[in-house]
Amino acid sequence: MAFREVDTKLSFPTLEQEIGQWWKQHNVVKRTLDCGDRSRPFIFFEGPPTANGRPGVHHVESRAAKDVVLRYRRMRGQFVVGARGGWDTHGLPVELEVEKELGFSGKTDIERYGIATFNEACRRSVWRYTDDWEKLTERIAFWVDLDDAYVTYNTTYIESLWWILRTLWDGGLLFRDYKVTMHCPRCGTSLSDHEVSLGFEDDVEDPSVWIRFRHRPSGHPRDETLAGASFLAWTTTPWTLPANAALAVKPGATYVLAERAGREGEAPDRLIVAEALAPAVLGEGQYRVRATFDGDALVGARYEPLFQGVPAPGETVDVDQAYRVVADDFVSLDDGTGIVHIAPAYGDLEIGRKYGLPTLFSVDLAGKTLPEFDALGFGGMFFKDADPLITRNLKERGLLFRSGRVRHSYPFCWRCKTPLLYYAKPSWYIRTTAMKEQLLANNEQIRWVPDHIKHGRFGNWLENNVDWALSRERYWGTPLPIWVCDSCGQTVCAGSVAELTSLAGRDLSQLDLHRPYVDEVTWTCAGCGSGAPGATSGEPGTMRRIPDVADCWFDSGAMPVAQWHYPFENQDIFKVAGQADFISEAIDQTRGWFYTLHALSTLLFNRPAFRNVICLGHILDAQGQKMSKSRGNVVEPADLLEYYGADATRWFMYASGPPYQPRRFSHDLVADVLRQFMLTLWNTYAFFVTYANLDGWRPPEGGDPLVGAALQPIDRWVLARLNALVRDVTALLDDYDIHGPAKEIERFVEELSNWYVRRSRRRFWKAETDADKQAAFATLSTCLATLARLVAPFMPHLGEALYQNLVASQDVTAPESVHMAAWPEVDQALMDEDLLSTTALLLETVSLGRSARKTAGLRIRQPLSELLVRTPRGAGDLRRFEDELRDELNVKQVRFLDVGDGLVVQRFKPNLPVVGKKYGRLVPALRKALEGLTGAEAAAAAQAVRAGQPFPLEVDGQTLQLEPNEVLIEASSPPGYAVAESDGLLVALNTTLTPELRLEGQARDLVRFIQDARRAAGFAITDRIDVTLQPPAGKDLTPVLDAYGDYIQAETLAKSLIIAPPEPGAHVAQAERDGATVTLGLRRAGVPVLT
RNA sequence: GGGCCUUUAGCUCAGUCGGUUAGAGCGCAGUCCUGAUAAGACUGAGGUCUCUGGUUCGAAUCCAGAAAGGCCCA
Repeated sequence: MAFREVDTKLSFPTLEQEIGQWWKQHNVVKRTLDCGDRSRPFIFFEGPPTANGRPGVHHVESRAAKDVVLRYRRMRGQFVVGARGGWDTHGLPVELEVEKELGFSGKTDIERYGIATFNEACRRSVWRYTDDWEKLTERIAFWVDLDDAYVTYNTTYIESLWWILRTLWDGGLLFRDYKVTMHCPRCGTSLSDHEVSLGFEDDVEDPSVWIRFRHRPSGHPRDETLAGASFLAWTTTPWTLPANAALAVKPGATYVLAERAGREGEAPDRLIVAEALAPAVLGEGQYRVRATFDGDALVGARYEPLFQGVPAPGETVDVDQAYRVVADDFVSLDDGTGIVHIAPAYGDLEIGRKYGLPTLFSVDLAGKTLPEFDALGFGGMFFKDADPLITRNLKERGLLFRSGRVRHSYPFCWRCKTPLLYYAKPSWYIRTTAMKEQLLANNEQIRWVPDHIKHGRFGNWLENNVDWALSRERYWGTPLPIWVCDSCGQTVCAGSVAELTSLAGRDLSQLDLHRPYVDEVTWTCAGCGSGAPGATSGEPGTMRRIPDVADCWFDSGAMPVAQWHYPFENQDIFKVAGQADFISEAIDQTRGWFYTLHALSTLLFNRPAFRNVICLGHILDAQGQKMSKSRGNVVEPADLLEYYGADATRWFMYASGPPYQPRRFSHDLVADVLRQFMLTLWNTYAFFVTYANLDGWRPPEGGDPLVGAALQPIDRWVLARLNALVRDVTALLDDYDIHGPAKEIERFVEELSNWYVRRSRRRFWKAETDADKQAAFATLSTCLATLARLVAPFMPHLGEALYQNLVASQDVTAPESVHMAAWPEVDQALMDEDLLSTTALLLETVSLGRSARKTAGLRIRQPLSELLVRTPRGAGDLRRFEDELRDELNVKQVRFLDVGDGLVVQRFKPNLPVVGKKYGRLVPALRKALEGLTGAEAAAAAQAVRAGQPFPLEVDGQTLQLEPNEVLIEASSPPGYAVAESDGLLVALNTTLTPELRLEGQARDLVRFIQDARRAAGFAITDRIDVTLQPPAGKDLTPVLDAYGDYIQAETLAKSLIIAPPEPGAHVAQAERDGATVTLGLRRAGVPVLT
């Protein structure tokens, strides 16, 4: 059966649609996903995208990266586990989207609307763009099972999350503590970072107050010096002062005890400030330094509290830990006094935790100052309104050093414009810090591509690990399965629906685990009330769920467990597939999904979640700007797929530059890929099919066409090259490099097309059927059939198109699709490193030869008498390619120069890598001495080197014995030659033109002129013609025709060739050479003249 | 403010262990070849290798600092 004809004007998107149809008809996707040896599984985790946004170019990037690895592994015979879709469905983005649609502006609106209906809207909203996602996934041929996708809101998924939380709970890794959030007192809710950034306003006026914190003796070593002094601190939020818990200084910085004259009748003012800031704060020359301290020396010193801070309701705090000085690097000496007022509840929680400070409050969640301050005259006020009253109170007590106003930027609620406050709210945490060493150790087992992420961005993140703040005061998310007794405070964590059923005493197997339904599950506390051991009062309390849901990163990080509903189901699958061989996402996931996967896997199983990860850079626009809707520079994936197709877009992702770095992207760049690489491959393929069909060639039934083939050197070269390609691409893909293989394939295709095919064309179209032609077909067919499989993981459509036509249509025993075929194996018998390097040298020689011709102004069609070549020492032997050199460079003879050849002049150079280490600073002098070698000295030196002997050389007053490997000898060309040289390879052309050579050149010019004219006249390739030539004035063409007339006629299928003006009705063409014009007349032979 | 990455031709990017003349593709200019023909090849022009300092006989490459851009975090 002949090959299907190949259309060279084909549109790739159309081809891809056809291939896609064919896959569908033959159920190829499902069958391929089912391929592979189940005893050699390859485990993949799909990072779930948020389905309520539309897919962008970056999704094409990550899916291309994933797909190429999975296809490769399947072709290597592995069975891929986890090639399924996954959807991240919970979280604030979903809620915000729904709020926007419903016109809501905060949590109160949601609660009024009803959590049940709201969550129902969220559940629907998630699937809004599912169609876009599924279309894109199918169109780019990212082959995963979408029907079997995991969904994070499913009951089974959530139940697994509960199991994880219960496991952490049992291990003491789940705990409750404060968390500072940006809080809107009017909306009564925390704002996300994104929301906060929407509401920053510049140039907000706030109070600016400097406060004295009076030193209090406490047995501190510096008490005596500090007696009667005050620490001076600065703040723009007086309302936080009642919540003060400590003062912070900078370790290593210098502080002074300054004395300033008091007002009349008052004692001098003794103040502690940073030395560097003293002039600015106290006034230049207005104070005298009484003592200086290092910041560390102040640590532990105590001071009188300004007010009594209020602990959270029901909480007791250790006030002994408060009102002291701590030292921390975060303290800045850029502004303020170098002493920082610390209020853990309102922004300094990390510091508070680090130094064991109590969390004290001054303002409640509604933004009102606490009633405890009523007596002081500022209780129950909006916090901003309390500022002046607090300041006045301090002034009256002599604690205000100075006050003023300042303009700075401050965050406001983007919805209601209320000023926000930092507020420490009770939150649930996962104690990741308890496992920090294991997190680091497990990271060592992971292969990161690129590797700098491992100890860079990711490693540093782990080094600075903080506990994972898990809870969110929201609605659409995984409810935390924690119930608290409203009487005795006892807590329970439910690890499954069954457990909850037994706790609640009713069947909950059909329960929607989301809010509000789960909130309705309550039961009587068994730990208090009468009847319970140790019960104190009569009535037992009720167990109620805490209102929080989980951070949605917890959902996705738990997917290795939850996607299988482990441990409730699929224990056998999880045993195999609980740890991924491979994942890939963009770099922003280092602190997102990569981290949550790693953290949960370490906490639960003390092992890394994934062994290999490809970390992709972002796709930028053509100007290097991030793509965003607001900039309007977003490239729509659908457009790319329509114009250039999936394969061109995918190839761009692999080949255009390292995918591990941010890359610029535009339509033009994808178009380049298509033209430069895909069309070259396609043209080569089309060439093969055209001539194979013309010739009736086809591969032997079920056999290897190369068996018994009479391979020429060039065949052996391209086959060696192909095998080296298979070897290299395989090794690189095994190392999770997806860029290197693409570049290697591009290089091979270029050489296949522009050397192998170009050099071998005549072998394909010659009429006789001989062993040489068979070998050429066998070779090219092998290359293309192998390429079909090599490119298949990268370009699934193109690979399939080649494979179907070249392999499947010829061999009924071949796997039906390339994606079920086996990856090519290296055939050691075809490897030939020597041939590869020699051919590389040949290509370079040809290129230099063309360069020399260009320099001398001698076009290729003009034959030359002689080519001289000098190869670098140790390079392969070019002599076997003499024919190729003669032919490519159109010369009569090739001579290979050697050092010592009488024709050439020697040039000496130091062999720097060798000589540099040995002679060091002598090198410049040595170089000079070597360049100065001439005449007999040079000849003797060259002689010695050739004989492998050292030779003496006087350098800088001393005589060195230079070893042969310490110098490089180069031969320059003799005069009268056109020369080109590169990397020790020298090519020289004899530029002397004899009359014979000129005649031959003219003949070849004439052939070309006539061929051009033939085509211009629209004659068929096989038409025979009559030709007239009219020479320019004073030029005689007779000698050319006498010598080469037969040759010209044979090449141009000319029945006659005479010197005459064009006949009437003939096709006339003019050709110019060296300023003279020849007029050609062409007619189809035997066609009557039309007059 | 911290961490990581990037900076080489007009554009997109290579550049191995520090070594002799820093490369490719695109674009531009020119030429050639052509029975793959709306393809193909070659050549040329185009470089302060971001800057400053250091190490070295020798730095695009190693070290330190600075600048610009990007990402993540605060």
